[in-house]
Amino acid sequence: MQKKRSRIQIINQQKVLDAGTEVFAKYGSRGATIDQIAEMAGMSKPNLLYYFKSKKEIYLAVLEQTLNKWLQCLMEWQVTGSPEETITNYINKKFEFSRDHAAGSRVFANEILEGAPILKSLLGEELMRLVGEDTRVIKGWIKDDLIRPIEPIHLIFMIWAVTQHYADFSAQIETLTGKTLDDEKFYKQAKKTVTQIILNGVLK
Amino acid sequence: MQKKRSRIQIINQQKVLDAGTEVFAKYGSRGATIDQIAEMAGMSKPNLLYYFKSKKEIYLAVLEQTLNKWLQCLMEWQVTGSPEETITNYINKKFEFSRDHAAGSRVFANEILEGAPILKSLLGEELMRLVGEDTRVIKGWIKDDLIRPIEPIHLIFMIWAVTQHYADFSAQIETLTGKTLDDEKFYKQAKKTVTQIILNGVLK
Amino acid sequence: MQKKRSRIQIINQQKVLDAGTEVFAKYGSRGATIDQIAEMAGMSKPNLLYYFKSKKEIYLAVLEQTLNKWLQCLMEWQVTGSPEETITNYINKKFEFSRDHAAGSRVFANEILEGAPILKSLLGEELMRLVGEDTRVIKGWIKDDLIRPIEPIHLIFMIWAVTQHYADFSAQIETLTGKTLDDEKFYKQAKKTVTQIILNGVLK
Amino acid sequence: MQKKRSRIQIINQQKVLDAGTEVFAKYGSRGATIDQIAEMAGMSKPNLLYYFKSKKEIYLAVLEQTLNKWLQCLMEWQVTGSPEETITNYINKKFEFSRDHAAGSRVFANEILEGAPILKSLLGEELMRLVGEDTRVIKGWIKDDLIRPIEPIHLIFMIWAVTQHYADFSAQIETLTGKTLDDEKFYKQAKKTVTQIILNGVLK
DNA sequence: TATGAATGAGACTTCATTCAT
DNA sequence: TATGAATGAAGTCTCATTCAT
Repeated sequence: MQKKRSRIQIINQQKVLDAGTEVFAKYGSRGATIDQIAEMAGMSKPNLLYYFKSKKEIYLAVLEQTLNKWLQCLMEWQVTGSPEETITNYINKKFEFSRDHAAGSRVFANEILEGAPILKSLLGEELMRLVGEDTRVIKGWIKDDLIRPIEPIHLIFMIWAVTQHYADFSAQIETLTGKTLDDEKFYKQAKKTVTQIILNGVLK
Repeated sequence: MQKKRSRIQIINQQKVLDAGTEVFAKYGSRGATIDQIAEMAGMSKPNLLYYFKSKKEIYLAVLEQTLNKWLQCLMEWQVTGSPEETITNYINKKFEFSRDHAAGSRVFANEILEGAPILKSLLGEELMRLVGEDTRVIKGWIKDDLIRPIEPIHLIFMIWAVTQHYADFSAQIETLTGKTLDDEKFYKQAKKTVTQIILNGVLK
Repeated sequence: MQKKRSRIQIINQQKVLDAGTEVFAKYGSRGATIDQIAEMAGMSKPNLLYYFKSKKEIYLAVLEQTLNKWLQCLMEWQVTGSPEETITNYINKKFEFSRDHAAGSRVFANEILEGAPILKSLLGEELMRLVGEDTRVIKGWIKDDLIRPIEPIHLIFMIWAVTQHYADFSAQIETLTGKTLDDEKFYKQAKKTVTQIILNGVLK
Repeated sequence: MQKKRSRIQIINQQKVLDAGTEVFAKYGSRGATIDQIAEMAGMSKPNLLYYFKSKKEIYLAVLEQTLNKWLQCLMEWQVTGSPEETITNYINKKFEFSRDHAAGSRVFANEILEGAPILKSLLGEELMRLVGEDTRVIKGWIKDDLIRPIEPIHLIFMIWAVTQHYADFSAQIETLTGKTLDDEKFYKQAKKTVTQIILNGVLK
C-alpha cells in the first residue's frame, strides 16, 4: 500500500535527498551528519526526521535514487552499430552522468570505499548481468575482428574509471587545472581526448 | 632536538599507522573512529593516544606516510627513452603502487572526496610541478611527432584514474570478477590490457 | 539579528548560570565539571550543552554576569559628599555585594588565583579607569586636608580585601564564628566594625 | 617508625612540594594535574609518584608544609608590649608571610574556596585556640581603655584579609599597579599604609 | 632511583533520535 | 507539518595510577 504523498511532502523529500547526496558525497555514510543534511536542506533536524525516520533511511534513499539514475544512464545506451559508434556513445553517456550527477557518483565512490555493504546487495545481480552483456558484445567484436583482442572487462573498467574520475576526484582536478566538468570547454576536451585514446586503443 | 624513538615506539607507531591507513581508507577522516584503529592495531585506546595525541594527528601521519610512498613511486619513474617505454614504465609503477598500497590509495581517495582540505596544502605546489613536467614531456613527444596530438593533462588523468581504480574500487571489482590485484594473474592481465590500450591509443 | 529567546530558554540559561556560579566558585574554571553543574542545575548534561555549547562558554557567561553585577555595584556608588559619607557608602555597597553575590565573588577569586587570564582582558581597561578615578578623589581629599595623607591605592585594596574576605573565606569564617554574612546581626557587626576602623584610620 | 630518608629523597620531595605549591596555588586541588607538577618539578610523572603515592598525598603534604610555616609565623608573634607595638608586629609578620609564601597563601585560599575540607580538620581546633587567645588580648586592651571598643574578631579578619590580599590577588594588583610584593618599595609602602590606617583606626 | 609504556575511569563533546507542543 | 527541548549512546581526549624494566 503506497502512502499518498502530498505536494509538500514530495518537495521536501527531494530537498532532503539532494542535500543528503551532497553531504554523503563528501563524508560517506558514517562521516555525514544529520545536522549537515538538515542545514543544507534548509530545514530543522526533527522536521527532516519527519520525512525520513533515520539517517540510514536517508542514505538508502539517496543510494537508490542515484542508482536509478545510473541504471537509466546505462539503459539509454544501446548497441546501435559499429564498435566506434557504440563505444563513443557509451563514453558520452558516462561523461554526461559524471557531469550531471557528480555528487551521486561520489556517494557511490564512498559506498564502494566502505566496502559497498549496501550497493552489493542492491545491485549485485543486476550489475553482473549488465557487465556480462557488455562483455559478450565486446567479445563478439573481437571474434568479428572489429577490434583488437583485449580483455573486455578491463576495457569496461577503464571507461568507468576515467569517466568517474572526473566526478570523484574533481577536487584534485580543480586544484591542478582550475577547471571542472561544469566548464563546457574543459568537458568537451576531456571527453574528446578520452574517446580518442580509447578508440585508437581498441580499434583495428 | 629530535626525541629519540625506542624500538617499541617505532613498532607501535607503525602499528597505529597501518591500522589507521586501513580504517581511514574505509571510512574517511570523519567516519573513522579511534576505537576501530585501536582495535585493529591491537592496543587500548589510551595507549594509542600515548603515541599520537589525537585522531587528527594520526590522520596527518597516515596521509604523510602515504604521500611519501606515492612521491617515491613517481620519482622512481624516469623519462628513459621512447614514449612507449616511458609510458609503459609509468603505468607499471602506478599499478605497483595500487597493488602494494591499496589502502593508502583509498585514504587519498577519501581525502579528495572530502575536498582534499589537507592534501591541497600538503602537496599542492609539489604536484603541480610534477604534472607540469609530465605535461611538458608529452608536449615534446607530440611536437616530435612521436605520439598523436592529444591533450596531455587528460592522458595523465586517464592513467591515474585507471590505475587507482583497481585499488579504490576493488570492492566493486571483486564483486564483479572475484579477483583483486593480489591475484597475480589478474594483476598482469589488467596491467597488460590497460598498457596496450593506452599505448595504441596514443602512439602513432 | 539577535536570536529570540523563549521563556524556557531564559529560565534554563539562568539555571545553568546559577549552578555554574556555585560550582566555579568552589572549584575554579578547571576543577569544575559539567556534570556537577548539570546536576546542580537539575538537567541532563546534553541538555545543558544545548544551552551552552561548552564548559568554557558557561564559564565566560558566568564571569560576564558576575562582572556586570559588580560594575553595577561600583557604579551605584557616588562621590556624594564628605569623605566620611562617601567611604561609608562605598563600604556598604561592597559588603552588600559580598552578601548578595558571595558565589560570584568567589568565582572572581578563583579566576584571579589562576592568573586572571579572562578577567584581565574583560575588564583590564575599565577597572584601571575606575581605580584611577577613585585615586583622584582620594588625593583631592588629602590635598583639601580632609583625610590623613595615605597612599590611596592601598586604601582601595584594603576595602576590597576586607569586604571580599567575608565572601571568599566564608568557609573559614564560619568555622571560627559559626556565622556568615547571611546572619543579619553578624553582617551588621562586621560592616560596622570595618567602617569604624577605616574611617578612624583615615579621617583627621 | 619513621622511614629513613636519603639525601636525594629529601631533595626530590622538596622539589615536588615546591612545584606542587605553585600548581595547587593556581588551580586548586582538583584543577591541578600531576603532569603540571611533574614538569615544574623537572621529573617524570612515575618518578614523582615514587616519592608521593598519589595526588592527594602531595596535596596534603603541601598543605601541611604551608600550615607549618604559617603557624610558625603566628608563633613568632608575641604580645610584647603596647597594642601599637603588638599590632604593628603582627601586621609585619603577616606581610612577611604573604611575600615569602605567596604561593602557599594561595593554596590556602583555594582550599578555603573549596570549602576547606582538609584544612578544617587539620587546623580547626588549633586555629580556634589561637584566635581565641588573640581575641582575649584585644578584649583586655579594650577593657584597659587602650584601644577603641571594637569587635575583636573583625579586627583579626581585617588584618588577615588585607595582608593575604596582596598574596592571593597579586595578579589583579599587578595588573593595576604593575607591582607585586617582590618590589621592595611597593612592599614597604603597602605595609606602612595598612599599618597606619589600622593603628589609627583602633588606637585611642 | 628513574622512566617509557600501559590502562581504567572519567571528563568534554557530538550525534542520532525522541518528545512535547 | 514544523520545531524547540531533551536525552542516551558513542566518540574524543585527559588524567591518576600502575607495570615493567
